[in-house]
Amino acid sequence: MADAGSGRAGRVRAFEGVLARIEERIAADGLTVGDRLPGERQLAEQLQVSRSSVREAIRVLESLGVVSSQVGRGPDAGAVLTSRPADALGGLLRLHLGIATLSMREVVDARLMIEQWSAQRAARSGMALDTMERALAAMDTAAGPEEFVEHDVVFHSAIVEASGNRLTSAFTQALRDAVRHFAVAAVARAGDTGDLQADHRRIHRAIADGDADAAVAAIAVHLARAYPPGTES
Amino acid sequence: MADAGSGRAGRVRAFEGVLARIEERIAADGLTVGDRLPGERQLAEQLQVSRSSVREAIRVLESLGVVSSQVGRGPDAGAVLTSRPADALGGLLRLHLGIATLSMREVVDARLMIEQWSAQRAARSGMALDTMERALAAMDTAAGPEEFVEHDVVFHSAIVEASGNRLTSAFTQALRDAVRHFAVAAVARAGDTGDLQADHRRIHRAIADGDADAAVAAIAVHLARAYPPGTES
DNA sequence: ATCTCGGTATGGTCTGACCATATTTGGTAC
DNA sequence: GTACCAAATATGGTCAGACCATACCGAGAT
Repeated sequence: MADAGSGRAGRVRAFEGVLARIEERIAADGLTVGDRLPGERQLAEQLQVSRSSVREAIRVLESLGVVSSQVGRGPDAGAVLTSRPADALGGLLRLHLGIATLSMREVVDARLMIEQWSAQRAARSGMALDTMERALAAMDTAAGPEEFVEHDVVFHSAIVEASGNRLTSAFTQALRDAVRHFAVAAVARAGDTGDLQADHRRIHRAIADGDADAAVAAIAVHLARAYPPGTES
Repeated sequence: MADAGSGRAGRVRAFEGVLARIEERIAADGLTVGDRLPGERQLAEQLQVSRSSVREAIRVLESLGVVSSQVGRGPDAGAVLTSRPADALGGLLRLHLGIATLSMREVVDARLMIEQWSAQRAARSGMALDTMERALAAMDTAAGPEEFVEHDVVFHSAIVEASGNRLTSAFTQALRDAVRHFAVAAVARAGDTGDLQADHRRIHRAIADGDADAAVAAIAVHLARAYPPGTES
């Protein structure tokens, strides 16, 4: 894509041309979520490439979370523009963790950055408090590590979503997806979730009080406890 | 991918199965950057699917920045594991900006978060100062907006890279890619880059002095100037 | 030792076929 | 007229097989 218009020597593969054309069309026609792309056969004819190349391009768009394919017939069938950046980010992070180009520490560090930033804002806006309270109660009565972590994600996500920034929200969700396995294992290993819940209540209290500094500090303590240094693969 | 192992009713497409198997193999064999995947024909036979399905899976991996395909023959040919998260993130952000599910403000906000975070750390470590100085000098003598922005990216990237977190670095690079067009346009419109350079020097001074608070404030001022509210599409 | 040229493995592309799914359409029974 | 059921159809999903361009590999000639 970045090569499409530049003067690089590299030959542009057919599916890359298709990608560029689709992106152009999205911009030119102002397509947005819910709009449909032409069918694969039709696109192939329009762009003078094979259906295979069109399919590869659509597969890329799907993997980046901007298109969703539906089989069958009717208004909802075909390639529809969607917006699932978190799914795409999640897969991306998971794969890069898998080939060891990203370390656990970097991922947790990024989480710390986003959550502290969001908590500062949440402390000023006072939003998300009731969602946090519900998640706290649900964690108290959670049956096992999986269920605990599920509500834990809701708790932390609420803080980030209060900032109203879909990019950081998506990023957080992706980070949580990528480390969900470790989180469940850590909770199961610890057995007692009392410390974690105490952290959560401290965070909630700080945001409710509008004390941004205390919220930042509480989150640092919490993440250090949940992912102690040395927590790897 | 997320559906691969769950009990969802949705049928798993062939290429999704291929993706899952490749991911398993990466984890099981501990494959990392530089290692090669089997050829498309060989993979197709091993996994009992058509070559088209294998190709779609590899296309996805390529779009997520974990694989790079080389034609020809020899040790470097075929699908090689790589690590280009920034490229993948860049395309992802650009597309989502295109379909209007992310706003300019959210992107700039995220940049502000990362750069402030990084600057705090840089102020403590004192790294990246010489790279920043070289970029400052290069911006002074830049011929046009494009060249100015090029060195501007180097300047800001140096701050983030000083944190040593490849995830935030990749994210920053992706954000810069996504907004490069706007940045060039803004510089061209302003004409005079004196204010921007003054901001840059304030940021550099604060980091050199180890004054984290001043660095955070200087970055806030700079980004507010470079992307004033109302800067949209 | 070096050069040359054919062999070969690789990804890239195309064609054409068939399948599965889901809607649309039209006919039929009531 | 209404309700229901079956055929037509448009869509993505998959496959098989072919051919091309590329780039290394290696045998032979010099």
